[in-house]
Amino acid sequence: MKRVALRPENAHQARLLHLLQDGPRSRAELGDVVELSRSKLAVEVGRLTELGLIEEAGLAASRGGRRAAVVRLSQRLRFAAIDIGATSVDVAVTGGDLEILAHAAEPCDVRDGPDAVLSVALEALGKLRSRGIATELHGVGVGVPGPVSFRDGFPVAPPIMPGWDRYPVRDVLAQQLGCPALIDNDVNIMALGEMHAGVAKTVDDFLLVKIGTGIGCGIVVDGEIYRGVSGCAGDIGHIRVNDDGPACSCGNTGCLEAYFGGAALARQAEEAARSGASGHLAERLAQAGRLTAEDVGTAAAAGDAVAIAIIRDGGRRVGQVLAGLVSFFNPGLVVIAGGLAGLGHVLLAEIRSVVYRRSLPLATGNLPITLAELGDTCGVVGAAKLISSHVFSH
Amino acid sequence: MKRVALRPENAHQARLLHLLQDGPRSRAELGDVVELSRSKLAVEVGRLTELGLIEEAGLAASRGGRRAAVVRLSQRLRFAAIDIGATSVDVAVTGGDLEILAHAAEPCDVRDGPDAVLSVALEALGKLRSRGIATELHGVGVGVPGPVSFRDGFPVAPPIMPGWDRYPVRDVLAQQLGCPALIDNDVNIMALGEMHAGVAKTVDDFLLVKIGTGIGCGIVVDGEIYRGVSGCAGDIGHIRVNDDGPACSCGNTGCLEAYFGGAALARQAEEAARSGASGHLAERLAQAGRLTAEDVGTAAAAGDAVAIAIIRDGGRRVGQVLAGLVSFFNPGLVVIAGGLAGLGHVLLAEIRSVVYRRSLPLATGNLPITLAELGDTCGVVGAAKLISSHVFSH
DNA sequence: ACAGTTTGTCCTCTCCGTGGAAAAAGATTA
DNA sequence: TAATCTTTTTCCACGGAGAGGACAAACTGT
Repeated sequence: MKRVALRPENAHQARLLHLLQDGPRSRAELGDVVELSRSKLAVEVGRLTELGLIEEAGLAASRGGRRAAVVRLSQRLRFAAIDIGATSVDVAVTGGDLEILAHAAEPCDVRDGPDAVLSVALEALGKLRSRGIATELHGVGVGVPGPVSFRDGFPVAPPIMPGWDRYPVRDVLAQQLGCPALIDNDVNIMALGEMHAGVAKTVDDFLLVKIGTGIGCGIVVDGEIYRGVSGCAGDIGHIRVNDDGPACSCGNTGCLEAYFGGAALARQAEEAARSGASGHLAERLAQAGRLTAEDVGTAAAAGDAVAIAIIRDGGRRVGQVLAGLVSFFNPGLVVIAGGLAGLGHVLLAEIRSVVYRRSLPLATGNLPITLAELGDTCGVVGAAKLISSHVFSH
Repeated sequence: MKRVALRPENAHQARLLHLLQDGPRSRAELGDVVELSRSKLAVEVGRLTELGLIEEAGLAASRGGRRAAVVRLSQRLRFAAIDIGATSVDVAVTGGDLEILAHAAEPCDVRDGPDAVLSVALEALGKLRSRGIATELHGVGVGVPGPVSFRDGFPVAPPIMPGWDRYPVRDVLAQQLGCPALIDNDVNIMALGEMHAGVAKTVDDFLLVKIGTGIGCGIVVDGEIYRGVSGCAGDIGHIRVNDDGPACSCGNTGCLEAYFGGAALARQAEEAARSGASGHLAERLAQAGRLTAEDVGTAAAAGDAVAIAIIRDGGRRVGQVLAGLVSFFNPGLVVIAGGLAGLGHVLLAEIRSVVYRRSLPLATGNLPITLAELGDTCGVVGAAKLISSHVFSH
């Protein structure tokens, strides 16, 4: 069996691969889209076939003449995606078009360190592959919940990932799996996911705000992830909301995360439960011994007024920060993502209300603020997109 | 006299022109920098000479062999730059290398509307040109103090420019002067200026914050101005600093401009003068009948404690907003520019202190915050850069 | 069966760039 | 002053790549 070559040879081939990622096409259709002569196109398609990156896929229906020969990405192409969260690892295997072929989520604490977490991920990936789905991998994309030096391929001073600082995740995985690897921040990964298959398909400049254990923001400029000079752009969790706000783990006071991070929500919920303000939460506290952000979500979904008020208050804080960022960045779309997606509508309404009121009218004039479309799979799709873009480029 | 053609014919020529903008070079030197064969390079240089865009400039000193023939941008190339401020218009004529050949500043109220202001600018420009400096113009760049739709070439809903909304500045000037024209926001223009000849020469991602009548921010991503989807990116004057702050002209409360804009400074100064807190300011008020932001500046420069306190307080507010933006954008440099440049050190110290304390350590680790290097000429150099980049591109 | 359409392949012609060779112009040394 | 070495520039021939036309293949509809 011929080994699939790693890379296209030139920019034309890269362009063709990206086009074919959106589905099979006939040579004639490709010729309509790409500004290449028929002969040149035939040559490049031939080369890509020779490289094993694309293959024939039968004949299309006739449009009144000779039936077109359809080409598609090689069905043997396989990308792996690893989305490392605070308390779990999502692993997936996709084909060349990033369609998910297999998916698994393993509970796993990121604080156990890179060795433990990566071996859980590799084992899960091994199980998926052993189903005969992927004999060979052509790339692996990784997302981690903290700042990353994209250039160097490792996390840098990640607050919730002790032991990961400068651990060469990219190179270790590339060596272990014998294929190209890339690592990026989890919000950037999600932004890529929504750009490839979600709400951001047609937008070039947008923000994706993820609200979870921490609060982060993916920045897309001209269709590309913007990472900043140190790779920590979008780290908005510690932007000041108020001087006289609660103390934050970062040492300052009044940070956004001190109002609406996972820990802050849990604290507010426990207070509400103890003071007797919320029956739902008190009951849950009695059951579980302690409360988490998720409990606030379920209570709110069940209609608990206090939980809804907590979320609404948090949404207002996020909205305040976001209003400033919208004025500054003037995006074409804002996507809200993260664990609280289920009760998104309360949150969304509050965020919208603040942003539309406090941002520059010119910036909000035609600014949709929506929830993420992709659910659990957003991260892994984005991770696959990250590495596929790299492999499919020259 | 042969007319200088408008544009290079291909990307190679554009590249050569941009290289020559930094000074004359011999063909051999160009060959070392550009990845072109000697023959190809000779052809392109020949074409550019034929087009009248470049010309021979004698022989370089020998380096042990035949003396190299130096080429430079045509000495007949002329760009015009118009920097429209709130109360004055700066006009300049530059050569192809953006060196300023003539410069004039005319007092002029932007509120008089586009017809009045543009005729002042055109008249001033005419005077400069009549000195025999510029028989022919190859482009004109314009900066205005308000949001601009760069694509359409006109201001959009500019708050301090009544009558300018959607007035087709670009097309009117292009027609009047018979050359290509471009219009952009004044902060973007200044960012271009500092990038071409100031502190930002070696930085690809940075912010330029201008503090003047309004407060605005130029955003540079990967060496290019980022304008946002509506062209109003960087409009940070109305970002919320505090909920219970002073009322702002925009209708909200606690905006940055309500603390530290031109009007806010004047108001605080008059209060200080009336209450007798500041002798300097009271004296000035008695003289002039009213106070402006500039008076605060001169008082502070003279050592007036109240004025310094006002500036320090404003610097803190700017720092608070900037701290958030630094965490979000993770720039490689922050440049502070604007009318208060003279007393920059107090302001700068305050801004630095807040940003370094409140932003993400990873983002501030290697982040210089400096004053703009270019003074009065920053705007016009940037405007010239804007149009020259356009004319020199394909 | 034949005309019209669409698709794919082949072939030739032209253009462009590479790289070598030679020429030009000057420095250095005998 | 002549000869040799360096550096720069021009000239030229060869090779490769792409554009576009011609033709063949495959299919529809009359």
